[in-house]
Parts: sequence; structure tokens; C-alpha cells
Amino acid sequence: MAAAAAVSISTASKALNDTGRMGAETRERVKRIAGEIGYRPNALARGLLSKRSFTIGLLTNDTYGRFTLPVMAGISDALVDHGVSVFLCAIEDDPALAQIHVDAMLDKQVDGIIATGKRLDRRLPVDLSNLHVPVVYAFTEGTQNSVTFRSDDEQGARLAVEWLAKIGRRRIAHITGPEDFFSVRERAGAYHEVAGHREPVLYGVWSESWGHEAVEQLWKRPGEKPDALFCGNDQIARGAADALRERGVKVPQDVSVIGFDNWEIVAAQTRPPLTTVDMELKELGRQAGLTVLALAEGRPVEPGVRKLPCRLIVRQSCGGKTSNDQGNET
Amino acid sequence: MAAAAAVSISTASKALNDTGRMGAETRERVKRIAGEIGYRPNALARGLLSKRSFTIGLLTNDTYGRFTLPVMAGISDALVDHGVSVFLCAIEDDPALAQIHVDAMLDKQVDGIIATGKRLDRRLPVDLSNLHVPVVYAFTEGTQNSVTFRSDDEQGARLAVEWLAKIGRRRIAHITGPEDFFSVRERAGAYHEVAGHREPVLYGVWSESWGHEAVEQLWKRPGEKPDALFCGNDQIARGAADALRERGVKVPQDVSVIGFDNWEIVAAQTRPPLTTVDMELKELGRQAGLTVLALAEGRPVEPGVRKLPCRLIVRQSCGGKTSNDQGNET
DNA sequence: ACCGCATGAGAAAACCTTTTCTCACTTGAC
DNA sequence: GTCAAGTGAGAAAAGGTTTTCTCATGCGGT
Repeated sequence: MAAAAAVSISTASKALNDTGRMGAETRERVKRIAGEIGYRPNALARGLLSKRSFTIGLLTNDTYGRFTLPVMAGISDALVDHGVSVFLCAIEDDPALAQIHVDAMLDKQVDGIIATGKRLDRRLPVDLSNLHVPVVYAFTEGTQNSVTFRSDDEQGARLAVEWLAKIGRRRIAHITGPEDFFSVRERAGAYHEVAGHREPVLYGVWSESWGHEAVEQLWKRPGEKPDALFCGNDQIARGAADALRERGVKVPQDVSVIGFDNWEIVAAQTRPPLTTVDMELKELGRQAGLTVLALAEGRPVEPGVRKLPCRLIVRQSCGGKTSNDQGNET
Repeated sequence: MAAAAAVSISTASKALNDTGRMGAETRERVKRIAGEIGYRPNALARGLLSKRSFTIGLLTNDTYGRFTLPVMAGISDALVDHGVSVFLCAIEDDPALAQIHVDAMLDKQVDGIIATGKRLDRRLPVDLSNLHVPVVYAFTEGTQNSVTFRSDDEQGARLAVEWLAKIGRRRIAHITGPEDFFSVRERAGAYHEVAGHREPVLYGVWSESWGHEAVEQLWKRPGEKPDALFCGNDQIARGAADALRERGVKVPQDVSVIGFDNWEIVAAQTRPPLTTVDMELKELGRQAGLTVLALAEGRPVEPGVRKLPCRLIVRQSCGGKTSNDQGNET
């Protein structure tokens, strides 16, 4: 305690917090000594009094971290300046485990909770709607009157298809994931809006082998082949690009391939590296973090769903612009 | 506070903690009422007194989460039963950011810190050696007299090469990462011990394209070709498998390919799915978690480096055993 | 009938801060 | 010279819990 080192007891607090009345030289002296002995206030004691623990919880059911990590990075990035630390709780779609983690967080008096997942149209297996701390949803389905952040998949899909159109592609096919995913339907909708209904939409699963197989199907059909493939994610795009190469179809000269997600380890390792759509999950996390902080501080936040725009990452799989790898700053 | 609801003040504490003297029926009543009103003790107040926050910090410089996530899962898995929550702090090799996070964790009175990274032979950019809380290192270089957990890469490499030998391969080449990685040298050493020096070791980088290129180099050489490739990680193995397929070399009939890391998104998507070595990072995390807890509770722990054994994951890229995908339980 | 002891339960201190209240002293004004 | 106002700094309470201490009651033993 700085008090012992310096002179008084509660004066130290006032000195360090620049509150209360006191002589300038006293304040200086306390600050100096505190610095010298490396005094740091106990956040537990402080939190006990202020009802703010400067701690939030991040709840996720995305074991793999595919979506959670960028979101987490954004949250941490936004909140570290405010002295807020983040509890990461990975619940594996296990309601009991989820409840344990939520209880542990509440016991520790978190200032708020951010719920995140791997799918926009699914809920976490735990009810967060009547907690006495604010809850923000990020990349997962929220409850009535909650604040939810999500990517604008429609806009992202439009970005992709418009890019293909802009570089001169006319027969754009869409190979994507399971139709029961909301984001799949949204992306397919935007695709139809921009590209029309000339080419089919192939629904499948989120894997390279489906991308591979879909290309087989398309090229086995009689008639003109597509000159571009808009793929539902980077894994499908990679499978498709591989299948095209094996058929002797040149990417991007003969066919443009575009992905979705900008999952670096897939997109950047594909031959050629994938042009793709980035969902800006880090920015999403940043905004979710700032929002939960605002709520914790009692500032009003309008409830509702906030769609954040996606961004096109141009690499080499589409041709067009000859730049080789802009947007590689992550 | 349960006190108001029930009858007394500090008696409640004793009732709920099964300490102190009191009538059995009083104890029961307090417990029942506490349950009814959903009372949960404030961990901040409890921590203030007990000097235990039931909180630990996980510090990592592995932005991608490739290694950190399994380690984190293991830590959380081991500690959730003990009521311990984990602060995840991603520092991007930025010493200033690291210090901020460490200070924030210490302010919040963490019971201990686990440092983890992406490389066994590198330190985190922050000094944790003279903290007043216990520190455990996991998958990163520790300091003198610290407790460090790491994978036994030598044993893992031996596992791989012995498996290749066992299924009848004799000309085993080793394609791996940069020689300045300690784990690369260790794996190469074990490779030489088991396989002898008949085939060269090709050092390169951790990418698919290097695996691809290495195969080109090997197959361009005159003389007999290898009948097996032991690759330094799954990405290299995938690149190698792709290159072999493109050359018309059959995997696993003509050449066995084995990887390292068991990075599912790479290993399971390769054609054919990769037999590989799993570093058991989750188990590593579990042990690191239990160790930091033991230290926090004052139980003695022998300092030193603990090497944890790797495990062979058999898929289809080596042939041999015909099982298609055991070890797919993660 | 009295003393000692066991038993049940509340009072109080401690943990570390922050904040409000109080007090002593100085200074300026009348 | 007295009074009001202002200034510097310490005292005390509060926050929620655990732990130790104290006290009152009732019982058994002599």
C-alpha cells in the first residue's frame, strides 16, 4: 500500500485518482512514490465498490475458432484501451457446460457478455435474455430486443457477383453450402438479383470435395460451360479450382473463381490464390466490444440487428485487375 | 444477500460453506432459501479476502490460434471443474501490448499465468520471470527454473518414420520447414536415427507450395525415387500429395505421405486424407492448467521441461492398415 | 442448587479501494 | 480582533464475503 510508503491513508487514493483537495506537492510526492514502488491498485477491491469489474465474457460454440478468433481479436483490440479483459469460454453446444461458464462469469461480476457462434441463424444453447448484465450477440442469432452484429452477406455476395460481372463474366454459376443456412439463402438471393437466373445454384456441403464434385456436375452437362464460379466459401472454391485445373480448365483465364470468408489458410494456399469476400469479423468484434462497454456504462444503445459490410479481397483467381495480392494486411 | 431472506448475517456464510457450528435445521433452511432466491456469492469479495481470484491468464502470440486454441480448450477443460475462468490475451509479438495485458491481469489478481506461443524455441516478448504469481509455459520457451510443457517432437517423428518402416517403406525422404526451428532439427534428428542417412532432408518453408516444389526436386533427380515422404507439417504434406497426384504417382500405393500436426482442416481435406502426427496440444493444455493451479494453491511442482508424447493418427495417405479414419475423435 | 461446558448463532474484524464527511488551521475581510 | 470562508488532510463508511471471537442459553454432573 502506497499509504505506508508515503504518509497518509486515503489521501493516497485521492492523489492517484486526481480527486479531492490537497497540496500540489503532496499529490506529486504520492504519485512519485507510487511509481517507485510499482504500486498498482487491486482491481478486485476497486470492482467491489464500483460495481464494475472491467471484465467481460466471450461465449462461443465455435470450437474451431474459425469465426471466434477474429471476433475475439477485435473485441480485445477495442477494449484493451479501456482496461477491460476478456474471459473466453468455449462451450461445445453443451447446455450444461454453457450454464457453468455463464454462472462462473456472473459470479465474477462481468460487466457484460458477448455471445458469438459459427452460424448466423442458430442460438447458443443457453438463455442469456434475463441476465442482469448486458448481452451483445455477434455472428449468432440474438433474442428479441437484443443488440446483434452480423455480416451483411447479401452485400458481400453482391460484391462478389458484381466484380465478376465487371471483369466481363456472363455465365456465373453459384456453388454453395446447405440450403438450410440462412447465409446461404441470403447469398443465393443476392446472386440471383445480380446475375439473374441463367445459371443454376448448386447446394451442397461446406467442403473442398463438394466444390470438386460440383465442377464435375457442371462440366458434365451439355451446352455452354460457366465462365465464372461464385463459391459459398473458400473451401468449396478451393475444391472447385482444383477440379478445374485437373480438367485442364485455366483459372482465371478460362474461368474465374471467387470464394467467401477470406480464410487465409485456404484462400492464400489455393492455386491460384483466391479472390474472396472478407466478412470483416475483426471489425465486427470491435463494434460488439464497444457496444457491450457502452451498455455496461449505462449509455443507451438502440436494439436491433446491425449488418456490417463485407469487403472484396482481390487475389488472382478471377483475373481482371492484375494486382497480385492487395488486401493482405491481416 | 441470503441473510435478509433468511434470518442472520454471517451465519449464512457458514451454512453455505458447511463450516462453523449450527443446528442442522438452520443450515438446511439457509441452503434452501439461498437456492430459492438464486443466491450466488460475489467472487470479487470472496477473492479480495481469500487472495484467490479463481482466474488465470493465458498469454499467447499465436494470432492465428493454430496452436493456442487446442491448448486453451485443454486448460479450460481442466479448470472449469475448479471454478477457474481464463483471460485470453493475444499479443502480437508486441512487447508494449504484452505488458499492458500482463499488468491488467495482475491488477485483476490472476492466480497464475500460462504463456503459450507458436514456436517451441522462441520466447514471448515480455518477461514473466519475476512475477509474484506462478507462471507455466506451454509450447513456448520458458525461463530458468520454470515449468515448461512441450510436445516430444523427437518421439513424434520416430512414430511417423517407424510407421512408414513398419508398412514396408524403405526409401523415406524428409521434407520439412526452416532449419532454424528447433522442432525441425529435432524431428530431422529422429528421422535420421530411424531411417538412416540414405535419403536427403529437404529444408524449406511451412507451405504447401514448398511441399509441391520439394517433390519436383526429388523426382527430377536421377535414380530411384523415394517410396515415402515424411513431411514436417500437414501443409507441406498436402502440397507434396498434390504434386505426386499431378505427376501420376499414386498415394498411397506408390508413395506413402505422412504429415505432422494433425491440423484437421488441412489433413482431413487432403486427397487422400493424411496420416499424421498429433501433438496432443489439448492434453498439453490440460496439464499446464492443472500445474498452474497446483502452484497457485502452493503445492510444490518440480521445475523443468516436460515432454508430452505425440500420437499417430492413421488416415489413408500411407496405406498399411486399411482402416479409413480412426483417430477422428477431436 | 450451582458450576462448568457444550452448543447455537450473532458481532466484529479483515481484505483493499473509493468517497464522503469532518476537523483543524490559515487567510482575508470587516 | 473576530468571524467567515477556504484549504489541506485524515477519519470513517461502504462494498460482500469469510473467519474468528464472543455471548447467551440449556444441560449434565456433583
